[in-house]
This record gives sequence, C-alpha cells and structure tokens, in this order.
Amino acid sequence: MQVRLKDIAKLTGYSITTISRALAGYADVNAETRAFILQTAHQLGYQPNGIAQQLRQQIANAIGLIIPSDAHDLNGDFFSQLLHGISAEAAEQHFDILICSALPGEEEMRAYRRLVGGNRVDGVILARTRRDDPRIAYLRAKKHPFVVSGRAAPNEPSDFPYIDVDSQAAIRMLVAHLHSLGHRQIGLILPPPDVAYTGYRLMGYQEGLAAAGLPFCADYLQYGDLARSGGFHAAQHLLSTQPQLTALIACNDLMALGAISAALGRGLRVGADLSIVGFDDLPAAEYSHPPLTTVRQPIYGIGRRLAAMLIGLIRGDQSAHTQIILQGELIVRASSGAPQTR
Amino acid sequence: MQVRLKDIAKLTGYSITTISRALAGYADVNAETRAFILQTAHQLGYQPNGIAQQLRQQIANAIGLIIPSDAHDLNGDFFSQLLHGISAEAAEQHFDILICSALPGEEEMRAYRRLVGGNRVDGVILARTRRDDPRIAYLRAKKHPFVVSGRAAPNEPSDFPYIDVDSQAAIRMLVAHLHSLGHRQIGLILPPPDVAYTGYRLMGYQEGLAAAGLPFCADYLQYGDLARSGGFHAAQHLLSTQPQLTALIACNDLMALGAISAALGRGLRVGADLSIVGFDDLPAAEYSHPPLTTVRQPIYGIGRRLAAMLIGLIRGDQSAHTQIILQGELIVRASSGAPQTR
DNA sequence: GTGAAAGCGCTAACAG
DNA sequence: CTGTTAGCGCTTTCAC
Repeated sequence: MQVRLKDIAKLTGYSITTISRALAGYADVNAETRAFILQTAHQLGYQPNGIAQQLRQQIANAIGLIIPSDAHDLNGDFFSQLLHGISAEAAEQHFDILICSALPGEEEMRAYRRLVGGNRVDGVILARTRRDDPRIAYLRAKKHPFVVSGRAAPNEPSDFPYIDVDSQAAIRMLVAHLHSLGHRQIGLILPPPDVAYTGYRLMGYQEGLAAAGLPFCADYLQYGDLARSGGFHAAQHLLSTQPQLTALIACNDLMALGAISAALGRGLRVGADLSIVGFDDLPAAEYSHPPLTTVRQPIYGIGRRLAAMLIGLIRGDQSAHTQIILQGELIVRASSGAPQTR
Repeated sequence: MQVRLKDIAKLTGYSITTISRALAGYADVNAETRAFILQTAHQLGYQPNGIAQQLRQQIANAIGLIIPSDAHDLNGDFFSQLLHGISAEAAEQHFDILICSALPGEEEMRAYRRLVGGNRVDGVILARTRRDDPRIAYLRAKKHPFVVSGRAAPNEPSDFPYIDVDSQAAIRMLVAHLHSLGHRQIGLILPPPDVAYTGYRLMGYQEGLAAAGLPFCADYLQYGDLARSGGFHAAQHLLSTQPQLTALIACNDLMALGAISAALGRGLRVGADLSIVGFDDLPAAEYSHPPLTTVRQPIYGIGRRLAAMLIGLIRGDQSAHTQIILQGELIVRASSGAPQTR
C-alpha cells in the first residue's frame, strides 16, 4: 500500500533522516544522493503522509469554513463563488479546506469546537455574521486565527480582521441612481434583521433618501428571507399595500430576482412601470429578464483575499490583521428605467 | 493552550491510558473513575487532537470532494446543494469534508494525489464525470474508495459505485410532455460533448421523438456551456436558424433560464409562442418568469446518499458498492404550454 | 481496573 | 554530509 520514508530508506540504503531532508530540499545533502533519492521516491510514487506531517509540525495546513446549512438553498451561488476564491488561494499556498455545514446554533458550535479545538484546522473563515455572533465570541476567546466575510452589525465592535463591501454606500448609490431616473417612491426589501449587514443597508437607504431630499417612510420597508422567495413575497406585499411605489431596491440579487418575478406576475413591465435593482451581481443577474441593475461585489476576489489574510495570520504575519472595505461598482441594466405610469 | 490527555492524567492522578479508555467509553473502567475523569475533561474543555487520532488509527475520518473550478461559476447552485447533502451525512457520521477546487487537467490530478496519496482522506466523491475520466482511472488503480455522482458516458463501463438520475428517461418525458401539448418541432440544447451525461440526454431525446413518431433532425441540436450563457447563445442560434421550432428542451435548468432570456429578448412569449423546459429543478426554476417546467432531481438527497455509500465503503461494508439510478419527477410550470402562432 | 510500553509516519535537534 | 535519537498526542496490546 502506502510508500513510507522507511521504504525509500531501505531501497536506497540511506537513513530515514536523509531521505526526509533530501525530499524537503535541505541544502546539506549531497547532490548525487539527493538525485538518487528523488528518483527512487518518484519511482515508488511516494506521497508524504499528510497526517504524520501535521502531527509532527503541529499545524494542520488546513482552514475551516463552516457554512450555515440554510445558505445552500438560500444563496448557493454566493457561497459557491466565495468558496471558489478561498480554494484557489488555499490551493496555491498548499492549504486544504475543511467544510462543515451546520445549522446556526448548538450544532454549529459543536462543529467549531471539533474543528478548532480538535486542531483540525489552523484558522477559520466566517461568513454571514449575525448580531451577537457566538462564533466570533468563541474564536476570540480561543485566540484562534479567523477572518470574516462581512463586519459585525453597526452597533457592535468589529475588532477582527474582515473584508466587507460597503453596502451602505452601495444602497446609497442605488437610491441615487433611481432618483436620477426620476423615481420618488422607492421601496426597500431587507434581509432578516438578525443578519449583521442588514443595518448597513438600511442606513444606506436612509442616507440615500436624505441626499435626494426624499422623505423616509417605514411602510416602504419589508423584510424577507435571503432568497428568491423572500424577495417575491416582500415585493408582493409592498406592491399591494403601496401601489404608489415606482421602484424597489432589493438588498441582494436573489431577492431582486424574486421581486422581478412578483412584478411580472402582476403584469407590470419591469424597468418601466416598476424599476427593480439588486446587489451582488450574481451570474443570474445578467441573464434575468430584464437583466438586473445591481452593484457588483467581487465575491471570488473577496474569498481569495480572505484566505490570503487568514493564511498570513496563521503564519504569524501580524500585518495580515487588516480590515478592508471595498466599494462596489454600479452596473446599470434594463431592470431600472425612468418611471412610467400605465 | 491545547489540553492533552497528559494534562487530565496529571490532574486526576490516573494514567494516560485510563483517561483514554474512560473517554472512549470502554467498559473496563470503574464507574466512579470514569465519572471523575469525564468531569475533569469537561471542566478543562478537553477536545481530542484529531490529527493524533488519525495518525494512530490510520484513518483520516474525512472524505474529499474535488470540484472542477469552473463549476462554481457554471453551476454554483447545483454544487452547493450537492455539498449540502454530502456534509449533512458526513457530519452525522463524524466525517470531515476536504474540498479542493481545481481545473480539470494536471492541477486536478495533483490535488487527487495529495489528498488520496497523502492519506488526507479515506475516500472521495467525484462529480461531473467526463468521457475517459482520468480521475476514475487513478482512483481505480489506487483501489481507493470512491463514489460518483453520475455514470460514465454511455459507451464506457460504469464499473464503480454511483448514483445517477435517469436523464435519458427525463428527456424522454420532456419530449412526451411537449408532444402531448401539440409540439412537433422541438429543439434540444445540449451540454458540451465531453461531459459524460450528454450522451444519455441525446439518447433520451431521440427515443422520445421516436416514441412520439417525430423525425429526428440534427439541425435542431445545439451544444452550449453548462450555464445561463450557454443556454442563451444556443437558443439564439436555434431560434434564428430554425424559426419553425415551437419548443426547446434545455439539458439543465440554467441553460433553460438562459434560453428563456434569449426568447424574451426576441419578443417571444415563453409558454405560448415558444415553450422551454429544463432539467434539475434548481431553486431558480420556480421563480423564473415564467416558472420553468423541468424534471426534478433530488440533488440534496443524492449528495447525502453518496456520502453514506462512501462512508460504508470506507468502513469495509461491501454492500455499499451499489449503483443507483433515480427517476426524476416531471414538474409542469408555465414555461411550457400549447404551441401558438402569433 | 489500571498502568507501562510500543508505535502510527514524520521532522528536527544534535552528534559525529 | 549523514545517522541516531527523541518526540508530536493518541490508542492499544499486554502485563499485573
């Protein structure tokens, strides 16, 4: 079965130590010896036993990612892209990724204890932070390296390394965009209140309205699940109770797509009778009909940089402890246009 | 930092061996001793070092999943759901999941060698098999446990454990459905030819046509990427070169959504002027506009069962070596209807 | 019931 | 340049 250093040692006549050093590329090995050893190792198809290396070196060479299990259904594309970025960077730095899906709550914390406490990973990446997030409390107490996709809620301290998109500015931008098209009655579809970033998006909306000289109306707000269905139902509700609305801002693309579906189902022409805009720029946004006006968030890049930061922290590079807020880019597509009354 | 067995031993006065046995639940430990040890361990917040357990027991307690990196963008929702199922089962059986994204090719094979050859995982799950798949050849040669989501291409032997949906029957069903609505000119949007399941879907189409007494026309076929863009461009092409088509079958939902977008963009009423149907039943299908007629594939369940099979194989349960073909369920929604000419 | 000792496969002082 | 030795933290015979 598995080829061990011992096997190469037996075959070449050198000691296990020399084999190890030759393979690891240490300088103090005779060039010919090294060549011979490398060749033999290659012939035997030697692959170092990762577990043994990890035990010996006291590092797992792995990072953990615990995904809220509802996220798969809610926002699979987002996590998939984030994971893509993370794994690209991890692969380059020879790190593995340990994945766990768990429901927020006790199950989730058990997963963290197993991965973190059990030394299976050297650091973890957190996503979709919640208000008063117990995971952050745990990792902070453990002093275990971690980085976060997104900040803490507005009124909580974000005293950890993170990368976030300035969603406050993004929503502000969307309000300004709609206002410049002529919209005066703009509804907002928000994520659930316990999601940390919900507060930022609401603030951005209020600031946007203020900047445009528009009044804030609480009846123009509706909360919904982070998915198409959430946007669909929220839009249904807003459109029937507030028919004067000419535009809807959804706090992410999936909700926006659900809202489009609701609007079309009511016979509205999206982009004319009703403008709808989102946030994320998932692949789905480009091919929806009409294509979705949105603010682009470089999800892949965020995943990549998060992984790079985390690996930096693991290696003890204190300069990796940074907090980054990215600006999104407004992508105007046909789902938003000048308001028209039928 | 980390609490070790040694620490508990020191504190309780028992030997490491006894601590280990008490924690592992062996019967030959005095009940009081055990209680005392368990309590102490709990107080100290003991978490066994997973790496050490793995090295000692020669099992990684982990399964590997190597995701073609293009899949994240192409079909994030699908992989996300599959991953969800896999991780649910794995978590229950106390297995970790090691994820790697790699481009098909040399990079991908290196990832396999590292994970499999390096003993980091006890088994792997393969998805989106290709014709003449080198990963299967490698795993087979290594005699390493693996299970596959999907079969080999029609003309290749599928002599490995797998779970697949009968996509041949699914496409046949879709043809029958469209035929029963009155469609006679039905186009087909296919995945790239190197994807293993493409052959099955084409066969299903041909069989469906034959059963309906319709002629097969090669001009009604178009290949495209496994994504919205692929469906979009394929539909564009079919609709402009074969305007007599009244229905399009897309081989997955994303392509179908792209096709809907293309049709709407040409001013066609989907479900009336042109019927479009897909396959998968991703969350997006339900909320597209119009909602998509499709064949439902229990992706989460497939992930779950794949993980269960693999863990069975790892544990040496030969009865886990099974080959399962599931039947999809036709979900009729508004994107398909009787053909109408404008 | 409990403890001593061996060893999983590897790396890293330390000698020579 | 190369080999000897000592573990990483855990489990598991094997004695007592």
